[in-house]
Amino acid sequence: MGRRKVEIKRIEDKNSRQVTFSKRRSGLIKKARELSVLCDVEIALVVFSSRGRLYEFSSGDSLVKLLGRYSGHYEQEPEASKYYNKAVLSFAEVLHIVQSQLEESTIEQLSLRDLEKLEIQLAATLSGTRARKSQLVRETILTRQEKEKLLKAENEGLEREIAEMEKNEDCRREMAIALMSNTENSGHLRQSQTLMLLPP
Amino acid sequence: MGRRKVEIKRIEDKNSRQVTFSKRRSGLIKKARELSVLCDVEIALVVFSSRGRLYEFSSGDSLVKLLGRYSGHYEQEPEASKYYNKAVLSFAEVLHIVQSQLEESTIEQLSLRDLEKLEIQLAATLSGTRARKSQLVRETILTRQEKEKLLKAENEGLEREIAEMEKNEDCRREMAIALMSNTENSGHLRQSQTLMLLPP
DNA sequence: TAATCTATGTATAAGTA
DNA sequence: TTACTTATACATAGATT
Repeated sequence: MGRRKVEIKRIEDKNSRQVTFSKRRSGLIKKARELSVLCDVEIALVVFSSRGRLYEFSSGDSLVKLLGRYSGHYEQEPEASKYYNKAVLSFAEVLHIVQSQLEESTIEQLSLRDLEKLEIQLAATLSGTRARKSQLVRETILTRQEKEKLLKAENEGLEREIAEMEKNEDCRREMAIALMSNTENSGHLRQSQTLMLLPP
Repeated sequence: MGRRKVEIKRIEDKNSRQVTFSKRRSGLIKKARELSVLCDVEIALVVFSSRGRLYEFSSGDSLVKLLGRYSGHYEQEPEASKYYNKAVLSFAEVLHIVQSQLEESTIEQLSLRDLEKLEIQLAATLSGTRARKSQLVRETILTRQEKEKLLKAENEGLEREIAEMEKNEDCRREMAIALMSNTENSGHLRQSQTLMLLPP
């Protein structure tokens, strides 16, 4: 698709590799966008350059925002945009689940909401761990005293998150119990019963 | 790029939308593969069809295997291939981190290994939660007794995972302590000291 | 449905600025 | 760099089986 045919193998010349990367990357993202619009499908495309830069295209912005709510602490970070990209990736992961949920019957959909929340919370925890790792890297240029303080805070945060997860586990167990007792009556969940998943 | 120019908007005719989806999807994946080879970059591409089917391309197979080791329980699942795709997505998430790590100095790289493990474990836990959710959906067609058995097993699994995470937290704390005491001596970590992160 | 064909529109490799 | 230009190669829309 140019003056001459190119063999598909690593371009050795650094300069033309960079030029080709730039051109083909934008072409790829354009085509991804076209496909998502023409065929009304969700697409997540991520390109990691060899320099570590990240380029991405992702349809379905509304769900990005949803996830953003659960990883709001990134907005406090100085390098917010860097973490935003990670959130988009998490979104891509979650998307498949959400998608399949939409295809379940309404009844099953409702009964799965709490599990979805747990899922998103887990994703947020995962992102949080990454954020702490980056922080740990930065720490290596700080004084020992500063390190002590930061690590202490990190450990406390981690403990809180684990406690949070345990709480979620409780929710899940209650949900399971609710599910069982619901099906005892009818064999199916009714919408009104969904509100009873958590005790008053 | 056909007999006539097409406007980039949702194709209303269901049939030609499906045909276009099939054609352009394979074209997009081909181009993603070409870009990753030509320019030696990592690419993750995921397409979710409106029917919930998932198509993906991802360079960097060796790391997929790495992640596979941490989410080995998927191999016990009957629909293993379905979950494999999810693992690939997790890989895409982890990839960015691994990539940035490769750009840190060797010293920092080594000190971050345990944190990376924690991260991957978290990703596996997240995937595990998803698997359980799918299972919960399938359960709704089973008898109450069968449900009871399955849920019990699930809860036990979840408990084990939380215990695992707490163990990881311990590792992390020890690592942090080791990091501090290492820097007390030299201000830098030495490779040989990395082996001391866990107690004998 | 799913392949194959083919006219045409697009992407892009080099060249140029 | 970064952006144009242009000749070609490639992708694909619609038609045909």
